[in-house]
This record gives sequence, C-alpha cells and structure tokens, in this order.
Amino acid sequence: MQDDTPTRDRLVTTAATLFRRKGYHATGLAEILADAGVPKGSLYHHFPDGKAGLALAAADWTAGFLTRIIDDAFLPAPNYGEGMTHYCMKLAKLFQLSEAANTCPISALLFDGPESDAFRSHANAVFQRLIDAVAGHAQRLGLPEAQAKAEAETLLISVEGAWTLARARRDPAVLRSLPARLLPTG
Amino acid sequence: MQDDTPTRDRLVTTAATLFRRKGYHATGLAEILADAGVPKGSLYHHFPDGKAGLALAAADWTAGFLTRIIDDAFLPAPNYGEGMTHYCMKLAKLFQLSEAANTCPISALLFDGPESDAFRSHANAVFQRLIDAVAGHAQRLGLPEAQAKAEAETLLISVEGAWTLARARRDPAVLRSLPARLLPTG
DNA sequence: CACGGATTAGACCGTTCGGTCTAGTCTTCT
DNA sequence: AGAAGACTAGACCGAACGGTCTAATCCGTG
Repeated sequence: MQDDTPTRDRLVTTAATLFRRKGYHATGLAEILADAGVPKGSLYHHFPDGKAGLALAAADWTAGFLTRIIDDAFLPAPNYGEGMTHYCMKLAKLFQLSEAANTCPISALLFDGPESDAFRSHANAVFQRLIDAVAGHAQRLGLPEAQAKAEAETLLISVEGAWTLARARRDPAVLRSLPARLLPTG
Repeated sequence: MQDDTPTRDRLVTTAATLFRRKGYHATGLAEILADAGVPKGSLYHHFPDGKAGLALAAADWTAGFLTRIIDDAFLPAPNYGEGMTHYCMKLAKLFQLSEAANTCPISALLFDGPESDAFRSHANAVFQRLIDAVAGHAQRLGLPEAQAKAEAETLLISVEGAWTLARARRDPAVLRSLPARLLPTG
C-alpha cells in the first residue's frame, strides 16, 4: 500500500479493507495508518472527523465498488435471471479472493460502526443505492417495475445472508447456490 | 438486572444483550459488569477466559433462545409454510421489542468477535444447529429430507439478510415480507 | 526567489481497554 | 464451632485507544 496513489485514496481503501476484515471497533487507527503508510496528521487533515469520517468515506467507496460489480454482471446479460447468476458468481469469486475472511462488503463497516444514527442512515442509503441499481437492470431487462423492485430487494437480502453463512463456513458454495434458490420464484 | 438470578446467568444474558446491540468490540467489560451488577472478580471466576469466554457462553445462550422460538413457531403448525410464517412473524415482533437496535440474534456476537478460528467455528456450529432445528421440523411436516435441508438453509439465509436490512431501515416490514418471498418456491 | 496554503510528520495526551491480584465474605460440610 | 472451598469485591496494571497539537516540508503562484 506504499504506492503513489493519493494519500486520501490510500487511506480510504485500506480502511475499507480492514473494516471489512475485522470490523470498525476492532481496527485501530494505528493499524490503518501503518498499512496505508500515512502519518496521523494526514488522516486528520483529510478527515477532520477522524475515524468516523473515514469509515463513512470507506463505506461510500465500497458502495461504488459493488455498484460496478452489479453493472458488470447485469449489462451483458440477456435477462434478469442470468444477470443475477453472474452477480452471485462474481461475489463468490470475490469471497474467495478475500480468503473468506471478510464481512459481506455490503453490511461491512456499517453495523459495527458507532451506534450513531448517522451511521445507520448512511448504511440504509447505501443499501438502497444497491437495490436501486439492481432494480434498474431488472426493469431494463423486461421486468415490470414492481416485480423488479421486489426481486432486487430479495437479491440483496439473500446475498447478505449467504455471505454471512459463507463466512462462518469458510466456503463460498452457499453464494453460488443462491441463483438456484431464487430462480424458481420468478 | 439486579435481581436474584445467579450471577453467572446475569452475566451471560446481559452480555448477550449488549453484544447484540453494540457488537463485541464496542462493548466494554465495565459496561457489562455495571449492567449486570457484578464485580470483575466474579466474571473471571466464572469465565477464566474473560471476555472471549463470556462471548461464547452468550452465543450458546442466544442459540438456545432462538431454538425455542423455532420450536414454538413450528410445533403447532400444520405444514412447513405456516411454521415458517409464524417464525418470521415472531422474529419481526422480537425485532420491534429490541427497538430495532440489535443485530440479528443469529450472527450477533459471532462475527464481531475476535478473529480467532474458535469464534468462527463456534458461529458455524450455532448456525448449523439452527438449520438442523428447522430442517427437523420441515421433515416432520412432510418434506423429503433433501428439500427440508434446502428450505431450512434458505430460511436462515433470508432471515439473516432481512434482519440486517430491517435494522438499517429501522423497520421490521422486510422480515414480515419474507414468507411471501419464499413461499412461491415450495 | 519569496510567500502562503496544503499537506506531512510524529510526539504527546487523557481515557479506557481487558486482565491480574489480593482481601474479604459467604456457604457448606464435618 | 471451625476449616475449606466457592464466590464476591474492587484496587490496580500496562497497553492500546482515538484525538490534538506544533513543527517541518512540499509546491504552485507572484
């Protein structure tokens, strides 16, 4: 992490990674700074609110990252079912890359964070953003609006739960099994 | 929490509550002890491993609590679909009672806990115990073994994800919507 | 070159963390 | 009654926490 990307970016991405692996409270500032190769002063320059501000930025960054995955999965798909399948497979691969150690990138840092309402509502906004992204693709692929929204919500719920179970088992199989569980519905 | 229940029990239940509300790392020993009305010496007498040991005990206690809810929901049900519906409704009520502030009692303390493998495998065992409980009821209610196991796993996955989303929204509606999402499958 | 804001650098601070340890009390059995 | 564990009680500890602050450095602009 000692590359030449801007300091702020390095902070955000390392923080996102660590929060995802160990949770917000279990990750110390010292660890983030050491991993990112950034002194404390820089952190409080870029994020006057300190750890909490960094966590919010990390959440946004993660949301963008996931949105990109969703787009990559659904854009080339001929219908919703295949797009959803692609998405689950991509997540399973991501899960393996992270050595099965990380929290679901979706819930990630958000619930482990301060109990403040700011965090909770931020989490809610991020979730909704992802649901909307999926729903948009679903509608584009021919589903009526109401059904698109319902399917998108179901997908997010399932991914969230499946990732958790996958983590407990250290096995991405349950992520790959999602399409088979969800498809018979539509 | 200053009642006359045995010290050990008071520790376990208060710890379970706090871990569920704020997570493992965000909950200090001091807070647990104050809430339970128990001095530090007693904790280390009953749990020589300290916070970690207490967390494992709290996880077991929570698992028992949930197993009871599962039994209460499925025993009087005439078929799997109704049992599952009862279960979701009970969880939604539980969610509301907790002021929508708690993590899913299932994942609860387990993933926020130490990254040790002991915690992870304990979490896995608890999950499996719950899945098996549901699968047992499903089979008793007429589902073939393979399908019973699949349905039970799907239910756990969905509950896990729905609880998370419900928490972000501060709204148990998504928990109540689960049966409608899952039933068309069977 | 000189100036000034942006950024880096890290020493330092008070607090709180989980955990240890020694005394004391309460129960139970002989 | 008296000895022996089980249990309570909380003072105390070093380490790590998040956060503040001052000084140094970098860099674009006059």
